[in-house]
Amino acid sequence: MRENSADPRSTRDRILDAAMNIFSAKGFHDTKLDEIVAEASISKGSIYFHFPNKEKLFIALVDQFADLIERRAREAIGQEAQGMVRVRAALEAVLETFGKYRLPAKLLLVQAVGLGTVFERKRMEVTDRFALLIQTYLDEAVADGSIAPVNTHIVAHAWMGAIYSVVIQWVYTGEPSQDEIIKALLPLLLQSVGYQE
Amino acid sequence: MRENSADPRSTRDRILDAAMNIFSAKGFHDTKLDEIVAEASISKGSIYFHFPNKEKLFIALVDQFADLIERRAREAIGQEAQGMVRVRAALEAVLETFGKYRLPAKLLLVQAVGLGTVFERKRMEVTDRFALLIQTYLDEAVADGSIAPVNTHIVAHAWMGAIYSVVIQWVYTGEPSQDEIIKALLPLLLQSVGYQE
DNA sequence: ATGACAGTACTGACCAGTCAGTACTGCGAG
DNA sequence: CTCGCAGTACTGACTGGTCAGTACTGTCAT
Repeated sequence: MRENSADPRSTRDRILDAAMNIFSAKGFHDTKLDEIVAEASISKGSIYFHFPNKEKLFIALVDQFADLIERRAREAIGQEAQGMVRVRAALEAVLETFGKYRLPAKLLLVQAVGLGTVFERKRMEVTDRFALLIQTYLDEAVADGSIAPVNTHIVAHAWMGAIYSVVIQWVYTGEPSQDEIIKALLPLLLQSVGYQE
Repeated sequence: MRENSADPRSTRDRILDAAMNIFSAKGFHDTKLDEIVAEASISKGSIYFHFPNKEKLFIALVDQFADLIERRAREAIGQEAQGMVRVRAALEAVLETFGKYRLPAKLLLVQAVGLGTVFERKRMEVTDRFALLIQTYLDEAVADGSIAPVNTHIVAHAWMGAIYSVVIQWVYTGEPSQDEIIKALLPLLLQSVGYQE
């Protein structure tokens, strides 16, 4: 038997799971590969069989979650006709996804920051991807008259920051609840560009 | 001569300056103390004479700038009578201070994040300090009728995030200009709680 | 001449990454 | 059917570079 433990998941998935747990709790530099090895009940060599190095393992986790968020947002957008309703749906989807995945949220929003030049590119890339998505649909909403003209570039980044900050607060303290967040944050964001439902 | 260079500043200040330059550019872990030694033209022993360790040196920089921001905000608030005008003044002061100090801004908003358990406390402390400040005066504005009741806790964190995010964008790219930021962000924030000037 | 500071050579803990080896599977030739 | 061989997945003891921190010496102001 290659699978000598009771756990039927593939070794690669076990590594990703353990890495997510530990990276999200302790950050990149404070996480030792040996801790992941222990948590996943695999060997150190296994990590290097599946991933080229520690950095790529971390980035794999970031990418995986960034992709999920973007997919959810696009799905939500696709189900609405146009204008500000789409923006609203996307925001809801993003907040729900963050709420559902607390550890990946912390990994993306906290642990992926301040890791030096190598990771900074990655983070900028992800941030810009999201900001551009928001901006696109804000522009659409401006064009079709749902909202008055604004600097959509700044609005996009401001919204992202607002969402990040509230989600981070929730990640650390568990407060405010997901429900309260959506109830308070959504109107706040929409109202900031003068949209009334 | 103890001061063997032409630089008349005290050794401690030279260390802090050099540390700010390098920490803000490369992050905590990618900065070697020997680099700071070279940049500041001092000796390694000097660092340990003035600071107990690398971590405390970093935190000294963070504290120094967080104190400055808070001082500026409080000064601005002190010069206004009451209500939403105070909040507006504080926001302007904070944005101006960030704009004036690009490196410390990057240090506080980027490099101080994701450094593992030790620094997380510090970051939470600073974040909460700012959020509470905003919240206090938002509550005041609600009480005196300047704005309608809102969840001021969430608003405070959302605002902080919005400011952080836009400032970070500016730190990296230089865009949008300080002027554009204040012109676009300030109305956005104020409008988000239904305040019209 | 002494103590408050500056300067430097060194140490050793740490940990990412390596690699020789093991275990098992599948396959094709005789 | 079975033996030799190749490929894949994994193991874990070991290594070597790095760098925060230290032990020590030097020097100048008073």
